[in-house]
Amino acid sequence: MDYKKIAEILFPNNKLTVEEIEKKYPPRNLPAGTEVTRFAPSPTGFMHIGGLFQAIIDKNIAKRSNGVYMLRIEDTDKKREVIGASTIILNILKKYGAMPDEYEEKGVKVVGNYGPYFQSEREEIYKAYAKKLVSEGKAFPCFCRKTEGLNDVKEKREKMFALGLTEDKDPCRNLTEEQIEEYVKDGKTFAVKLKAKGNGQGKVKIVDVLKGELEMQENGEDAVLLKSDFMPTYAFAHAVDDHLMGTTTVVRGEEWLPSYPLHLEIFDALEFKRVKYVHTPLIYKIRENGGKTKISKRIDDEADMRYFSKEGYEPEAVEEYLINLANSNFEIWRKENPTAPLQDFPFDGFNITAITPVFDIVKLNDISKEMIAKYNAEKCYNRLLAWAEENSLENVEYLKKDKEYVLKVLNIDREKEKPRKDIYKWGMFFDYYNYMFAFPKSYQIDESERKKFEEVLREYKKYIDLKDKNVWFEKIKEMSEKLGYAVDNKEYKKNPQNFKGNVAKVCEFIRVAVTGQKNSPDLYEIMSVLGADKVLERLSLIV
RNA sequence: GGUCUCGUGGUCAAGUGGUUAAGACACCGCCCUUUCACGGCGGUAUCAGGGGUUCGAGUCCCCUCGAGAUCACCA
Repeated sequence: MDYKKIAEILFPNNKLTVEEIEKKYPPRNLPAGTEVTRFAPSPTGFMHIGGLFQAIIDKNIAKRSNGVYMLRIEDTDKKREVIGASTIILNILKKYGAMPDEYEEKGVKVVGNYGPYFQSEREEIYKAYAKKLVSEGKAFPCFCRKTEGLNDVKEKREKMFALGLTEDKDPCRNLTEEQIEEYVKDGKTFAVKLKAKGNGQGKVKIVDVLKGELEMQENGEDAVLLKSDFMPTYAFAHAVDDHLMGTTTVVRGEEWLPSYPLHLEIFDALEFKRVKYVHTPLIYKIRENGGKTKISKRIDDEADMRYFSKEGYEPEAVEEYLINLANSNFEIWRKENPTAPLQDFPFDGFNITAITPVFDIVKLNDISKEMIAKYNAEKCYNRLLAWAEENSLENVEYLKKDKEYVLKVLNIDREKEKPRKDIYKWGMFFDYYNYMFAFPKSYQIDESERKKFEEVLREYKKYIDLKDKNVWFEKIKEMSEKLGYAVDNKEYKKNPQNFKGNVAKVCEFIRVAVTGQKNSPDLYEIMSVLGADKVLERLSLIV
């Protein structure tokens, strides 16, 4: 067999040779121990939270060694590609603290010397390496009908399961030179497949940074390297690109672990230096039946990063949550460094739990609450406005016009030693403070207390005084006493039958009248922000 | 079905042969308090099961069970 000749028949018009390419992308000249990582999503229209999880790990591994972290868009499947998706990805990375050092914005700019960073623009590169493998007899053309879509796959799988096959040798590997020449002349399209060395029975040793050394079954499949449209498969592109781009550590989801032996075989066939692998756990969710499954965009809103933007979560809170999921000692650090920036945490991308974590939005909410509680009103306002603008909400205009008032509302129970921790996302602001912007729609009052309620309100109209908190409260006490409510709580507890209730009850009535609710932040602050006129107006609505 | 990975409270988890098995979230109780919160203190609750090895096992070995991943010209 003249493999060189076959390579020429298959790829007569290659624009680049492997030698030229290697010259163009020399090894990175970095000190030993410097890590080069990459995040390599496919642009399918949304950014998965698990993807961000990996990107954050990528970023931090690179950062800790003063290395490089790249974004490479794996757009080799034209059917699945969504236009504009790569922009979404980049924006999300920027927003959530995982901005790459090297990346490309199509038609705008390329940052870094190892591009193009879109795989679809690297076609000539893959072709050159495919040709090389064919010329060395390590790969061959396959003219078979392609398996396409999930139904095809299922059929094929069922056959395999039934037969218990471990190897999948393609009949085309035995084609003669003459046959290949004839097929090509006839205009038949072909894929390039790897000539698998093993039969799938032998064992290979692999190393995953997180799991350590593992033994797996060797590859036994003549895997497709170049599809019939000359686009590379994931495995082939992974080898070629990570070699050329100088990647030292590949961070990818655990779902790739089973194909590790294939990737190794491709690296070896290409005579590339092997890279390190961090297979990150997938993020799970608990289902109603108690089971766990991968968080998925179909059923889980939170799988899509756009959810967090829509709801108005603080990006840093999401980032902090994901870091916490990866390095659980984060919490201890955070406790010791409550105000330190997130970047200061010594995140260890090589020491991530191997156990599949469950996404817990309650925990995220808690982190977010703590974070927002530390903001001052001005910062809250800016974030709130940014969120409203980002989502093109109707109330953007209102927020701008009435900034002073919104600031006052945001400042309720804030900027003090023990601020409230009620708000964990901006999407809940107008809902939570609805009574600051409109009359209460209903009142949380027990009908049995209706008379007492009205009596208090009628009387309180004469006592409204918001000069300062002490005066305000003295007036309430004065009125309470007059109406037969206990001012001294201890006394009330001793002999409740002697009173209509205590001051707390009076406050509750006023609170309900003003806000409609039994719970709210500090009543005096709320009333002050509203102003005496509006308070009176609200009381008059009832009595 | 084959191969592989993973099993510590409801969730995230410390733990590497000797611990009263940390901590955080959630939940419950008490205290503080003019309400609601915040905060403080305390509480319920975990080593999947069974065998070994050992003076001693969450930790090492074996088996069972459970959960998950994967087996495309998708990534």
